[in-house]
Amino acid sequence: MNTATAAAAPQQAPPPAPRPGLRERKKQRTRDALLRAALELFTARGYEQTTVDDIARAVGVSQRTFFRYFPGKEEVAFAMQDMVEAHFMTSLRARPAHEPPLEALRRAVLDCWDSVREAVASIAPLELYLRMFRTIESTPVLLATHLRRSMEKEEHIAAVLAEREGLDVDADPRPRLVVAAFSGVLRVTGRLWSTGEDLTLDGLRSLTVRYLDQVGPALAGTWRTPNDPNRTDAPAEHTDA
Amino acid sequence: MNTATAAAAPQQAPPPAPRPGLRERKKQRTRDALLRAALELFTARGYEQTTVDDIARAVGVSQRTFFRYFPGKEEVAFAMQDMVEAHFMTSLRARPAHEPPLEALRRAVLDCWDSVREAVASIAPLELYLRMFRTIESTPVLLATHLRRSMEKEEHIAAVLAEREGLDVDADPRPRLVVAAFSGVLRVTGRLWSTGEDLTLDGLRSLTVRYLDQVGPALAGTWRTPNDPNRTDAPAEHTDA
DNA sequence: AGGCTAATGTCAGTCGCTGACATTAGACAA
DNA sequence: TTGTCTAATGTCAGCGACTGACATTAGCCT
Repeated sequence: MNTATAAAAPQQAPPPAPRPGLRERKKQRTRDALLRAALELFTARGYEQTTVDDIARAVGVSQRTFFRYFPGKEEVAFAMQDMVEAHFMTSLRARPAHEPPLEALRRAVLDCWDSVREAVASIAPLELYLRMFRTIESTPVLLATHLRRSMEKEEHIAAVLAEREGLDVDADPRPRLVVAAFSGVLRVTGRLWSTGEDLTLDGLRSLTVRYLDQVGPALAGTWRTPNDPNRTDAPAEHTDA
Repeated sequence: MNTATAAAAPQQAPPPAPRPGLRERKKQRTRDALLRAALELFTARGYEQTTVDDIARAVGVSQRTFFRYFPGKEEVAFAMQDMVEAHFMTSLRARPAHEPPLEALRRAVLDCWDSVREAVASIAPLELYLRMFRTIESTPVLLATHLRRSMEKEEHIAAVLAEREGLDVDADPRPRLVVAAFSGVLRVTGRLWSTGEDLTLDGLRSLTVRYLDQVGPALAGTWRTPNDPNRTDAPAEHTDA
């Protein structure tokens, strides 16, 4: 049955897919039910306050069955992140080769967020995804895992960038460095957004654009310029594709 | 007794410290013994393969007592990191005010590593610290926690930088952005170092210097310049204080 | 209809961690 | 020195995440 693979790469018909079969449909339903129940409970009552037994009971299934569908409690919490991240990698690979690395990264995230709603809709409404994101950011153990996952993803992104430019990731520091800086910005904006009051996707989007524009100036030798128009709360127009 | 505080800020005589007293000395000895035993076991046999009972048994104490000295198994693993990080913050605050932010950060880490041996020696030999660092990097759950801790530290660093420059951290993105980029570089070099074969402090040091020098070029629009002399394995001279 | 086997349930056990309560052993005064 | 007084420790029971072993149920296929 291979639950691990199913958790890592959600819903997709494997090679032998002539007909779902009653059995397969049932399995899929159980998985979806578990996932949805878990997200609902996590975002409502809190991750730590939710027991695996709670999730299983909400679906009418034994605890042991839960663990046959998901390798652990954490994995359910990141199921949607998995989808979005896969979606981002697709966006990145779709960027034209002539774009400079940092520019390609920037456009890839923005593109990705533009189509996140559809990407996620098969599992749950966008609102649940956003709520779960906040829950992750505010739950220490989830935040920790999230950061490690991001770090692992950075390796993949660096590899893609290196290939775009025809470089060897292990010989040239630059791929890993841009990615580190770039995802550092995303981390900062993600955190600010999740602790702020504007919890819309557009809010996150414009905040990210503004911060990306400031990376250069921030790394510049000195900060003596007053740098007026970068208040955190300002709406600010965003320029992109 | 307050074990949590003791774990966060190791060995220091609290205000009422006219004489250690036999009791206090014994407590300190137990704490040190637990810490050393834990680090030894973690680095030798692996974090997950080490049971809290193992640690307690190695010291001749009950499991319950272990948890009275440390809030959890993880905290022991990061006890030395705590010291080094505190040490770094001191180095950073000691940087002259005229240095540009990024420059101050750079010098602070290098200074910090120069005196790490003495800072850590009170607990364990430097070699154990380095081995524990590798263990952290190679143990998923520890790596995750390490990243979250780093992120929390970033907030402090950003606050210090903002104060140096007389800025408001919440109004100006730049403090958080430099810090994010900077610690991104440290993360990358730390990871490369821990998976490489040169496990000396100097190895980490020179690698870091080389990578820090590349952040600017990496963020630059295009990477078309061949950029020959940045092979990962090269020794390379380092220019600093 | 009946056999095959995947899916599920049940049970016991490990490990990290906590609260409650009993026991021991420094500290301090008489 | 002795006798409290209490901090430090040990013991025990229990929770929650997880796992292996084994029994049971229920789709599937002939």
